[in-house]
Amino acid sequence: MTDYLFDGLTAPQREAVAHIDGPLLVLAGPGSGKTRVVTHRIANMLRNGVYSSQIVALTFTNKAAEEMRSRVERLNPDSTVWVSTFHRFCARLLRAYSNLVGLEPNYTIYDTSDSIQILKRSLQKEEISTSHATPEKIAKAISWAKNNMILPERYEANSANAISSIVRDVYPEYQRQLRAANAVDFDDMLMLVAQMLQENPELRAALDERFRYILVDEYQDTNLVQYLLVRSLSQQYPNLGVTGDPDQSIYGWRGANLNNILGFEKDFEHVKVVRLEQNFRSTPNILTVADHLIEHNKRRKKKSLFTERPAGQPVRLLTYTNSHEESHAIATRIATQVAQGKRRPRDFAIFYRVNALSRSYEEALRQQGIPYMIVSGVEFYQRKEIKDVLAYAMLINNPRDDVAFTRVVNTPTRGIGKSTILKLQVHALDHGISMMDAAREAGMIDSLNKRAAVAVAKFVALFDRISLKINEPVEDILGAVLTETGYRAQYENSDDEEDVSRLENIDELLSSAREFDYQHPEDGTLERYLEDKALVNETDQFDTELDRVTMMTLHAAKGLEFPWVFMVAIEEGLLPHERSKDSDAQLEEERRLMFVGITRAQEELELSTANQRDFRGRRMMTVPSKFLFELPREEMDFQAALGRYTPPTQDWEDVHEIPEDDFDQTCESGDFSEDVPSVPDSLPSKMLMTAADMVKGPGSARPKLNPDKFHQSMAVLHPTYGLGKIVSMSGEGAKRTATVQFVTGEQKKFVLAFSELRPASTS
DNA sequence: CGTGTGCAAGTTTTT
DNA sequence: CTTGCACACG
Repeated sequence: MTDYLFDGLTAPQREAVAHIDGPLLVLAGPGSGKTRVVTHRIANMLRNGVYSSQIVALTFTNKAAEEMRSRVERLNPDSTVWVSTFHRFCARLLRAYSNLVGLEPNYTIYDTSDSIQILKRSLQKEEISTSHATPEKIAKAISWAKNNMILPERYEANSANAISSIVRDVYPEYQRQLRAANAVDFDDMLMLVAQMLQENPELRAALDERFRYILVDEYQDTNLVQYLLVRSLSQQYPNLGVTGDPDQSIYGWRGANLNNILGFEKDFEHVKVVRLEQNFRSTPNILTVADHLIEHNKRRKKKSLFTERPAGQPVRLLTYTNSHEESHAIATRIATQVAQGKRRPRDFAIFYRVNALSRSYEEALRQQGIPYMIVSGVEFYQRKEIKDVLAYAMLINNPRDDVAFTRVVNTPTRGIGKSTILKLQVHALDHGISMMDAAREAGMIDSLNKRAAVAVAKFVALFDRISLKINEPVEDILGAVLTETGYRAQYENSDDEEDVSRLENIDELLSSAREFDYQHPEDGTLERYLEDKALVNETDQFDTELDRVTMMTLHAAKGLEFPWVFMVAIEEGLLPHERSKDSDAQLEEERRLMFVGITRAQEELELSTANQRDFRGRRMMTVPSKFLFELPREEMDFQAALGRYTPPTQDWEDVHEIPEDDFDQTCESGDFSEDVPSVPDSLPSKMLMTAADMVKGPGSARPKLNPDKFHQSMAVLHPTYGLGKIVSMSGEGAKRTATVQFVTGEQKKFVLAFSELRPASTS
């Protein structure tokens, strides 16, 4: 007998699909068919009598939610299973129970930049000096607190940390201003719902009953608030099914807590654990490389990945003399493959650690005439013209929204300048009213001169006129904004290329509004539309259908797969990133990042480094990443692209012994550790110097002895002999020498002050 | 009040 | 090399 829900599945997959009641932990390695298991499991639950209205599946991204929803619907056409992102799920609950946390149902969702505006205002109001902290850093610290469920009144400053005392002072005011504007930031959405559930046991119990079956995707990326949320909804009905992979946790810096998944079995009784270890994506070569690398992490659950796929090409590690050569070689390689008809542009992806690296690959691809797309963080909805138009809509929906008010009151310019806005703001704060209400009283504000008061009054009249349309289709509302305010007119008669593109973007916004109206004939309220816009991200629209080479950061690559992957610039300071090296927890996260990158590749994987890299307008010598020394040499093909670098042929593991460390400490400290006033950041240049530089000092201007940079059994790199390891050292100061055993078999002695020896990795 | 120029700083960023 | 922001000027 065949059963479409179970056929073609492996034994562990079936086990997970068959599980209905009780907590379930699915440890799903990369490419192990996780989404398939989850969707089939939902189908099996429905088949066994669970009502679809009792199931909610939570994801992090819209893309993941969309993918899961469509696959669930394909299996169960009539299902009404709620598949949603955490934030959207909370947005709805917040809408329904807004009064419990001091909000109106038409509350506004502020994005990061809006939140920072409110924060700046709060800092001003509290007269806090920010000389040693940027608003962004303070915002990060507040976000950290919220993700850890620390309410303003319970926040405690850490004396060793300057930022934390600022946070202690400003966080309550920031929160007051958000509430005054009837607004929330992204973190509030989760925190307020968690708080609501904590403070209202009967509501918690009711929702626990309503959402009897909860599924969470990418559980390794959950933070404390999300953990509390799903836990509190799984008390009477502990049917919580989570999937995730500790080895793919790469959002620790955003508050994700690896303990959630590592401790799941302790949090619930009778947890069913299923390990999906068979990989259906990559060749054994690729998998072995990934496996060897991740073995170096201590904080993980051991998995043994395997595949039945046939062996493919060995994974290659290429070392180029400089970054230009690297990008050029990659572009040429792609061009050749495409020209020979072996591959199409969309088969290739280039992954890098930081966005700033994309340019050189972009240029090289353009030179070769290869179509490419960059999946980047610059979002459509962050563009000025889009934010302006949406701010009008937000203000119509929620007139208390002071950020929107400030944004549009003089856009396009109508004679309401900085000082007028400031006076309105002061008046609003003094009287505990919104800026819009202050504007309505403009005539009575003494500090405003007649001309300003008239201009403000005219704006209020304009606003009221447009507001009448609040219940019309969204496209009409936006259309009215564009014409009545003169916003469109200001760009219309311009030859400026930028203005033309702005108009195009505005048209795109209008057509998205039209689409929304069409999709929501019943519930197409402005409120709903704005919620939609607040919670989407441009990369959600990332189109895999286009026949283009994909370029993105390693973070963006998670969840994707490509036949041929290039991972570039695998160098100390970039991967692992310079700022991730103070703790082992961070270092392990960097390693996971590399693991994620490697496991995206289906057939071909090419890792590369360049001895010299042009970055931020500077040319620097580089050091290959320590991670490269953790890969299985015998399985790989090491090619020094132009003969400068030879592969390691001996065991390097002892070279990079990682000291035992207290992970919990570093793991939980969040963003605070890096905010401690630190020594001047001289590491990058030091790290990138040759031995001669180090002993003499940069530019030889100020002789500086630094023999300590080298030590016994350290991995070093020499331009002619390649990679080696220091077997012994002798002498002092400028005469200090090192005996190096090279992987070529040669042994050489160097006077450090004159040698071109440099560290091959920092340990 | 709007625009231009100088200067400092620059990981990653699901919502 | 970019990019964002603060400040000065017209």
